[in-house]
Amino acid sequence: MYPVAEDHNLKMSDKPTTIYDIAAQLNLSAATVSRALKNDPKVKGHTKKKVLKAASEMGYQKNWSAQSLRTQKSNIIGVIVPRLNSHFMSAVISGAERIANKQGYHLIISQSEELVEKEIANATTMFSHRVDGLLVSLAYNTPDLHHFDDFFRKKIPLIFFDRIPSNTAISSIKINNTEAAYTATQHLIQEGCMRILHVTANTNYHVYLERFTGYKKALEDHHLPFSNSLLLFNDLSHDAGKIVAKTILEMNPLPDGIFFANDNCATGCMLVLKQAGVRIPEDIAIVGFNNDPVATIIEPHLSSISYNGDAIGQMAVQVLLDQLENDPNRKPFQVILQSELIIRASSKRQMSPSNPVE
Amino acid sequence: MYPVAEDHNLKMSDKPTTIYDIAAQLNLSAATVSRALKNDPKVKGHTKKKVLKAASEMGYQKNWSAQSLRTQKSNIIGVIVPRLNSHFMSAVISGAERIANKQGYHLIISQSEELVEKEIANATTMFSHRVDGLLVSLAYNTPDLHHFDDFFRKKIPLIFFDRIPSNTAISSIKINNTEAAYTATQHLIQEGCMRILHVTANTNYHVYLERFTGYKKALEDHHLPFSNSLLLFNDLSHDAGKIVAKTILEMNPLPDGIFFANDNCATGCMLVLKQAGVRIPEDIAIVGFNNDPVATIIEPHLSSISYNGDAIGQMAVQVLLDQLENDPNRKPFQVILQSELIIRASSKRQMSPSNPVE
DNA sequence: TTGTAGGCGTTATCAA
DNA sequence: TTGATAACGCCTACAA
Repeated sequence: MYPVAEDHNLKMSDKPTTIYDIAAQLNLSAATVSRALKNDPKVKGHTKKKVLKAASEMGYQKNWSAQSLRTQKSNIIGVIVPRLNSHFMSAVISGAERIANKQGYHLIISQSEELVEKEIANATTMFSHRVDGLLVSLAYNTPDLHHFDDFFRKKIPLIFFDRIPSNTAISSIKINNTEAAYTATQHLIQEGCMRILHVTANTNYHVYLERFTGYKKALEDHHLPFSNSLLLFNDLSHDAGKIVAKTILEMNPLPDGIFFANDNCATGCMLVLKQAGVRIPEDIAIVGFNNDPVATIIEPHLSSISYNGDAIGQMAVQVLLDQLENDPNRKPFQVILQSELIIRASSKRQMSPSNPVE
Repeated sequence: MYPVAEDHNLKMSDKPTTIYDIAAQLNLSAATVSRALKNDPKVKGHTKKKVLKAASEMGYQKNWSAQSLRTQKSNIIGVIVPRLNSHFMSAVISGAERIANKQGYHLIISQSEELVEKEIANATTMFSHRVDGLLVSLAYNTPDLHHFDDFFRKKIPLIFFDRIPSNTAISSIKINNTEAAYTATQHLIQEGCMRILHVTANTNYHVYLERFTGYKKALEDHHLPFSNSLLLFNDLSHDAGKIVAKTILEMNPLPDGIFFANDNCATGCMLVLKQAGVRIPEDIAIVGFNNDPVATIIEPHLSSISYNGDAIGQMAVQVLLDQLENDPNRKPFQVILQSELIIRASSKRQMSPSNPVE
């Protein structure tokens, strides 16, 4: 029950209750109240109970700014990402928030919108908010990491994920892009494809470079020729997929397999190819990347590389807090999460009753 | 250029620079430095320049906790949502963050995961972080708003969006669900549908109740009979859509139109209906809600109600900051954003050359 | 135009 | 086991 006014009308202002208010109420010192609230073993059990009771009755809530100022610790984890509105990023943040919250931390989130200047500004603000750690997925053309120097200098845990720098002296979490791309391409080869296109974005993006590398290696290992004419670049949007389809339809000979660096673009392309009478997977087998929800909407359903953004977010916060609380001098490390090729109808040419298409 | 050590080796610790450091460096008082940094007109232009220069050289960054403690203002806006991982929520947050950032504010984000207890805990933490304002989309079964009392009492701007309370004494932003549902249903009627199902979630959710209301009103206005047998309830997931399709296929007579309360469920259902030989839109015309990316992947493309999450997020922060900075005593208000019916092939029966299907 | 001084709420140190 | 006190970094009367 919330106490009525006459219970403790020493103080009727609308200002938040502080430990001093509680102390006054109980004829204790603020120091003792503070200790009781933190469950300090030096406080007598009886006192502790009294304080907790009064705190709850008086609606006490800790002032985080004061605590943060005093302890130099904010209980806030900063997150800087290029954009928030992708399926993947939402999942990462969702997972990260859940774990952080469970451990008493909160997330401050900002978007660089792929602009280095914004990323720099965000890093500065995060620092002046005294975040206890920082999770970063880099903007497209971030040239160096000087804007994170403050964090290195003060040994504030800093972990990159997904869009990571190519510097192994820095902690990062990512998926095995190269291997995943290799698996995807190999799968197409095993389905009988001989002339496999790769549609991707600018390979300045580390992730796309890696996917390309895996694709190329698979071709080599299976003695298929690679040439630049097999590579198509765009921004990997759905509409770009529609456009790239037209380019493909004009090829002679047609490719018999396509490995897309994301699902979004793959589905756009598939719609147009189908309209033009191309049979998928018989004429052209297709594999995407990301396993977005669209993969099981498009017909035929799209084979794709599946990785769990939520798990990446959880892992990122987990290792960050572990480093923060248990191992401040932890050396830089690389975590590589495994992904999985989900085979669906878009690439499965030999169907058997025991192996039905999803 | 970053100054080398000998330039100002008064201070070589790795602790962050404070206004006192700057003051000492320049033989000024901390007060003057503070004022200069805030661009106070009372500071002489020359002094101001000196301070700014020194601040930048010494790598000064404001300590937000200290500022927040002193001014009782955090420059942080809290956001509480049920889940972060929907297309809609990501868009809202993305829009909100952009506008907030532009005005020097940051977002702390937390998920209630549809649990009242977590929502309460989140609200408490937000309050003790002294957020300057709060944006909330309610959990499914939040029974009352007592956990926001602190905010009302301290007149901290509190704005609900999407999942809003049914109390008009409270500020909120939402879309015109009822009207949108009416439009969608009416469209189906105009396409010749006589027996229109409505697939929705538990109508305890305000948004779904409104959509149902609009649907029902459209039937009434067009003298079509309504009965409970036309209503199907599920969790609106993709898989639930597949299941509901089986229920529908067993109906006799079949419906000739379906209005889904989201696209996710609609697409799941469409896949199964098509497999069973139902022609869309000839046998059954379909309209969804949300205009998710999947709407233009499914074949035929799905007619849907489109509304802009990014815009809702922008608007929410805009009005919140406006209230905070310009009009603290603003009365509760309701903003209703317009949505739009996008007509695609899934519901368009009469095709004409001048009006091609998207 | 600048300086002095006190306080925002908490915690850590030292003393009792 | 508890209390007094100072300090975290900043802002703002008030004084100069």
